[in-house]
Amino acid sequence: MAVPELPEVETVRVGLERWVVGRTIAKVKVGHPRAVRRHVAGPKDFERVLAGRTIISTRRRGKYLWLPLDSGDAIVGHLGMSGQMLVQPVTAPLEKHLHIRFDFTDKGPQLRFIDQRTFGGLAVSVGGAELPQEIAHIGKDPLEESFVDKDFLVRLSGRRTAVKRALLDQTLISGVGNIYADEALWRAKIHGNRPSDELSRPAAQRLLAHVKEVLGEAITAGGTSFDALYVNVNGESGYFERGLNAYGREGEPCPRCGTAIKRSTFMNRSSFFCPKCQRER
DNA sequence: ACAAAGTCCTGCCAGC
DNA sequence: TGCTGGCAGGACTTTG
Repeated sequence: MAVPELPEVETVRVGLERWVVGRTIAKVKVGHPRAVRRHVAGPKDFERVLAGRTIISTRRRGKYLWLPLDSGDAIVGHLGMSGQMLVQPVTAPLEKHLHIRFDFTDKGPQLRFIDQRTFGGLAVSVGGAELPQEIAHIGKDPLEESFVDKDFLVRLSGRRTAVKRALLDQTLISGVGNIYADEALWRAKIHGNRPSDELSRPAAQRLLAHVKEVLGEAITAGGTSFDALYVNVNGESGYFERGLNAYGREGEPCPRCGTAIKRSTFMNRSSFFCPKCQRER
């Protein structure tokens, strides 16, 4: 599975909306303490405080999602690089990297948190049903109604850092990761190394529009692959096979101009770009 | 051994 | 002086 960014997390949220909202948690089992390391009171407290609680809805901001509870608290989670939320029959075999299991009072399918690389995790946010304070430092994501384009553009133009770094700064704009950052930059014909404060206003506006566009398309693609009722809540977006123009395509022709896509290491991760369409200066 | 790449943390610096 | 925010780099993690 690909690293989950906003579209994949949204797909997971939709799945959870379908499968766990309205259900009451009977029992929680934490198998790996690292999966609840953000829950400061510890694994046992995590298990105890959730027993008997009813999940009343699903929410998301950027790559974070949270499940408001009837208590006014919320289960807040991040999938990290490899986290999955699976809805599985009670009888299903235990997954290799299964770290948290939720049983419900209706004895229906379990909710399972699986995470190979353990960058993800869950926690209970006290009073966090509306907006967990644990994620209050995260900026709005560009698909939220309350996201204000102008605020983002003003803050972006005040940064001296590389524009790709700015896109990945979750306090500036949330939900964009390495893959969709590269895709949006390719679409906007902007090199990720360009200093944020040197982008013209029209260029910055174009970039933001492409960020929204690529995220929206990926959500649509994910939604279609998710229709079957039995499908697990696993964040497969279906977007990766078809839609990527730059990311992961080193040496392949740019779909726009035919020039070979280049790869460079930047911020300890790979960046893919067209050296002709996306000029550094 | 390297690459993958989320978030968080630390240390440094500038400005008020 | 102390607070804040920007900034860059490193830590953490597992698997093939």
